[in-house]
Amino acid sequence: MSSIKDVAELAGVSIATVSRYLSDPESIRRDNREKVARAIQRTDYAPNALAQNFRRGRTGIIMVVLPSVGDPFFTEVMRGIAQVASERHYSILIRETEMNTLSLDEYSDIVLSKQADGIILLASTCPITPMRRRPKASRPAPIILGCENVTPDLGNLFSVRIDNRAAARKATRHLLELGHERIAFISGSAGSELTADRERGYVAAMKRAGKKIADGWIVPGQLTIDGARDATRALLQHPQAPTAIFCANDEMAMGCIHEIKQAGLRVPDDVSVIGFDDTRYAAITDPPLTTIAQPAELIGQRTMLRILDAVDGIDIGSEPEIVPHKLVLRASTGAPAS
Amino acid sequence: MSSIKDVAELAGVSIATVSRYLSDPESIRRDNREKVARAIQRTDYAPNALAQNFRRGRTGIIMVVLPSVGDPFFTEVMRGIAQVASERHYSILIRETEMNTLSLDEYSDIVLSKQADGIILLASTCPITPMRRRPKASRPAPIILGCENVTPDLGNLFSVRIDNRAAARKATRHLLELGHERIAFISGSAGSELTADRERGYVAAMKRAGKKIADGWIVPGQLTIDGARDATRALLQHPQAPTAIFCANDEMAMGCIHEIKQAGLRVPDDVSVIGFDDTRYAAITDPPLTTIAQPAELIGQRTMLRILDAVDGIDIGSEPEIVPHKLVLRASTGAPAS
DNA sequence: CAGCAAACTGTAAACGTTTTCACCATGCCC
DNA sequence: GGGCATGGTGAAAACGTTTACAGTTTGCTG
Repeated sequence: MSSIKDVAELAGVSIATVSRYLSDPESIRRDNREKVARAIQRTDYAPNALAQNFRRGRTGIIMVVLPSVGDPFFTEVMRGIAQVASERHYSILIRETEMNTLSLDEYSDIVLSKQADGIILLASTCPITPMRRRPKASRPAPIILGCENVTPDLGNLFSVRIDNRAAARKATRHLLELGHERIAFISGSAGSELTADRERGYVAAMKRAGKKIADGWIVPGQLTIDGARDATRALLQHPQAPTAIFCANDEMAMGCIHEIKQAGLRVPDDVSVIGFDDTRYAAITDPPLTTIAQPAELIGQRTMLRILDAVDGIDIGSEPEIVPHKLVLRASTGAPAS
Repeated sequence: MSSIKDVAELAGVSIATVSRYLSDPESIRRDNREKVARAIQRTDYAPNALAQNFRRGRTGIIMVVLPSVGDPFFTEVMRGIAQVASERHYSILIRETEMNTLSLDEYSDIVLSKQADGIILLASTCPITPMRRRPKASRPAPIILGCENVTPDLGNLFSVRIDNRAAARKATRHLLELGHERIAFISGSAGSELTADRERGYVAAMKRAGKKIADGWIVPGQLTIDGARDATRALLQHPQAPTAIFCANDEMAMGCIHEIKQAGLRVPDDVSVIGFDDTRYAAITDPPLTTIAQPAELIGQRTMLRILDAVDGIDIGSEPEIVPHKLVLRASTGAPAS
C-alpha cells in the first residue's frame, strides 16, 4: 500500500501538504490541491488508519460489554448504539461476557491501554467489582452503563435506563388490579442487579397491596428461555400455584407461556403472563404478550451519545438519565378464573 | 499513562529489554527480569495497544458485515465468530448494512487502509458488486463469506455454508410427501442470493414432483416478521390458496403462523408451515416449528478460523466449505385437510 | 516599489512500540 | 591465555501519520 510519502513525491509537494489536503482541502493552494488529488488517484492512496489512530491517540472504538448477544432486547439497544456510532465514525467492539466477572480496573485498563476509547456496560449478569487502584488517573476512564444500575458502592457510573422498580411495580399492579392474588416472579440470576430491581418493584407492589409472597414464588430463570421453562414447571407444581406470572424479560415470558400450554393450561384463562422489554416477538406470541415496553433503541442512542461526550472530556456526571417506559396491554393477561 | 520508557528508566535497563520482557520474559537475564517486573508493577504500566498495532501493522480486528443484527440466526453465527475471536485475541467489529450496497473495492480498501485485518460478509441482502481495480495488490484482501453464496461473476470468495438448494428441496419434499400439492414460498428480497438459492431448491422440488407453481405463490417477505405477515395475508387470499407455506427463515415462519391464526385458521390443520434456520425460538412457537436446522455456531466458528488463516497468508482457496443441515420435524407441518 | 500582513509550505519532531545490528560479557575449548 | 560460540544488552531505526515552527511566497497598501 502506498503511503503519504509516495503521494507527496508524485505530487511534488511535502507530506505535510498532503496531510493538510486530507484534513482540509481548502487549506492548500488550488494548484497543489489538484496535484495532490491527482497523485492520490494515481497511487490509489488511502490513509493508514493504524498510523492515524496511533498519532491521534484515539482508537475510534467503543467497547460494548453485554452478557448475551442473542437477547433481542440488547439487540435493539445495540441497534441504537450502532446507529450513533456510524454517524460519528466510531466502531463498536462487542464483548460477550457470559458470566466472567471483570473488575472495573480491568475495564479501565482497556481504555488506558488504548484498546478502546470508552466502554459501555450493558446490563451485566455479574456483579461488577469496584475500582481499587489508580487514583492517579487524572480523569476516570469513560465507562458508562446502559440499562443497568448498579450497587451503590460502585460509585459514580453514569447510566441511561428506565426506572426498573417503578416499571415492575406497574406490571405487578396491573395483575393485582385484574384480581390476581397469587402472583409469582421469574427473575434473572443471582448476580443481576437489573432484575434485582425489578424484583424489588414486584415485592413492593405485593406488599403495598397486602398480598403475601409464598416461598418459592420468586424463581430465578437466568433470563433464558430454558431457564424460564424450568422455573415455570416448578411454579405450576407449587402447592400454592400462582394464577399469574411476571417474567423479568420477554424471552422468559415466551418460555413460560410455552410451558404453561405444555401443561395443558391456557393463557390467560388459567395463568396470566406478563413480560418485560416488548421485544419484536412480543406481538406475535400466542397469545400476544402483555409487557413493559422500554425504548431500547433510544437507550442505545442516548448511551452512545453520552459516552462520546465523556470521551471528548465532557463531564457527564453520575446522575442516571431515566427514560420512559410503559405498560403495553395485549392478550396474555386477564382476570383469574374464580 | 506510563510508557515503556518510564519502565525502562525505573528498572535501569533499555526499552529494548523491557519490550523483550513483555514478549518473552525468559529471554532476559534473571536479575533484569525481576527489576523489570517490579518496575512494571510500580508504574502501573500496560502496553499501548495503538502503538503495538501500528508497529505490527495489524489491527487485530475482523469486520463482520451483516444485514441485521437482530436476526436470531445471525446472532448464533456471531456467537461462533466471537468465540473463536476471543480465543485468538481478535476483536470483531460489527457493521450493519441495512440495504446499502458496498462494492468489493470498498471492502478491500477497509483492509488495505488497516481498519481491519479481514472481513466476513454474512449473507448480504444486497448484490455485491465485483472488484474493478487494484489488480496490483500482491495478494487479495482477506474477505470471505459466511452462509451466503454469491453470483458466479464475483469470482472466488471462499465461503462456509450449507447447501441451501438441497436443503430447500428437502423441506419442499417433506411437504410434498405429506400430500400437499399447493405449496407456496415466502422468499427474502430481490437482492438476496441466499434466499434465491432456497427458492431454486423449492422450484426444483416442485418441478420434479410435477406440481405447478401458480402465479403469486412466490412472495417476497424481506426476511422480516412484518414482511412475512403481509406475504401470508396475500397468500391466504389467493384464489388457489396454498395448503402449505415454506418460509425462507424462521422469523418469517413465526410471522406467517401468527397471521394464519389471525385469519381464524389452524396450523397445521388448515395450513402447514415450515421454516428455515432452527433458531432458538423454533421449539417454542405454537405449534413448534418444523424447520431446516443449520449449524449456525459452527458456521461462525469455521468462517472465523478460515479468515484468520487467510489473514496469516494461508491460501484458503475459493472452494466453499459445505456444512451439514437437517430437517427437524416438529408440529407445524401435517397432512393437508382433504 | 518598499513594506507588511496573510496565506501557504516544508522541515523535523513526536507518538510508543518492535526489531536489527553491533557490542559486550561470560564461559568453554584447545 | 587466545579464540570462539553463546546469551544478553543497548542504541537507533523504522512504522505513517500530524503538527509546531520557521520559512517562503503572495497579495495588498501606501
